[in-house]
Amino acid sequence: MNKKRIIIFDDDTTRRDSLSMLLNMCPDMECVGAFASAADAVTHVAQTEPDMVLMDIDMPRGNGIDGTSRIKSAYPLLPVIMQTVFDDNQNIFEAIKAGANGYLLKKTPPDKLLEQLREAFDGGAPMTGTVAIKVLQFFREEPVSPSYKLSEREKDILKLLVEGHSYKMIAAKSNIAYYTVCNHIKKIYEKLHVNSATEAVKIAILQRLV
Amino acid sequence: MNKKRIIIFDDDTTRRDSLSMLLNMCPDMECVGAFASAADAVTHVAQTEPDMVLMDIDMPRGNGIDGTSRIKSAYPLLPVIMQTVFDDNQNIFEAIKAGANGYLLKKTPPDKLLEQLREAFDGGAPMTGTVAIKVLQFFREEPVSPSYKLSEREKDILKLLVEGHSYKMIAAKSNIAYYTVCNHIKKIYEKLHVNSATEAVKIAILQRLV
DNA sequence: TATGCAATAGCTAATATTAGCTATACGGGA
DNA sequence: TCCCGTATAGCTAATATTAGCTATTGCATA
Repeated sequence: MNKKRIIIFDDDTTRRDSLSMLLNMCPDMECVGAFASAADAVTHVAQTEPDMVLMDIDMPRGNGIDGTSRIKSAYPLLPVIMQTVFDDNQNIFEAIKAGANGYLLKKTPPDKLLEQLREAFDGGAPMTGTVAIKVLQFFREEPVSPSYKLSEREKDILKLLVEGHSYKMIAAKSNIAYYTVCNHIKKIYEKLHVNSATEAVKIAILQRLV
Repeated sequence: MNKKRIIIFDDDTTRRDSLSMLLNMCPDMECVGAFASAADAVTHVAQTEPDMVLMDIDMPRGNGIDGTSRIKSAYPLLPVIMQTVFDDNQNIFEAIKAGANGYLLKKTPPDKLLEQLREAFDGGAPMTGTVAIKVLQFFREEPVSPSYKLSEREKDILKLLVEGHSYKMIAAKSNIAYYTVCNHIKKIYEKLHVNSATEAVKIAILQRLV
């Protein structure tokens, strides 16, 4: 297999050099470019034709998030791994939204870093543990949304509705009469201030009621 | 430092034994319990006082998701790592919602597994690469999810449907005949492989088609 | 104990949705 | 040029949903 071509964006000269050396020491990778700014990121990518981009997030000019966005617009399939000293939520989610394939902290030791890059080549999404934690937490956030005070039964029924079941199917699955399903759903609509199944499903999903 | 106490829930006897042996071979870990069902998960945790739980997700009785929920209600800080053969979205998000701290595939090789467990002890969130990918995709504006090849018009109509409009309202808003709306929606259902508005809305939202 | 709420069950009538067709017009590609 | 796909429009028949009611049971609690 050919060596994987990697380019680096980092404003710190020392770090740029060490990363480049580290990569070139690996039999399966090579650094084909190292730049101090992401301002001309797309041009650099076009010229160097890399298999992966290692992008510093905290650069004074041509910041890493923007650079990543632009690269991803032009080359959606090219993996971009972000590196940063900060693992605050803002940075992480900005990076993810910009399309980054992974998010590593700069303190990641060299051996780990290489391992993570290889994982990214295999289609994985390398993430520093603390980053993964934050990402997971995001999913667990209790929705700050208004509490609709649905009863347990109503939540059950709503869940089945969201899953695409008809009233009849819900009745069968819940072992209650069709008419009872109607009544539960009427109550649900009332509490959710909607009057159709589609609206209820929309609210249920977006506000994580199910 | 004391050995980390780990308990296992897995319905497969062979796997339970090998995991337990693997853990006991490590100088820094020990398996202090291995159970075939998560039905009495909380009781088992109370009795064995583990530092971590390794939970199989696909167990016939006392399923892993429920077990995890119950454990997390009783012991919110106890790390629970899910293991499964499947990395489908449903499983992953269910597990995360249940409060799992990590999500590993069963095909993870032993050395990697131990490494990931240690990461979890350090407060990280071990995730198999493909799982991390799916989690990240969830955040992105445009996920690379299966393309249903909806035409622009169909996307418009679907959007209006998701917003809770009836066929009539969609017709009015789009300045086309009611019958045309019917036909677009028929096409959409065909492409999305569903046959009701609720299912279409669910897919549209979860896969960010709108 | 009286009250209220959740869950159950039922009915009817008005609408809405879904599936099955046919059919025309327009544009792009083989 | 002919064919295909998209957008448009139409019809019918079968189902499903929604809104309007009433009513019983059981449980919690004021």
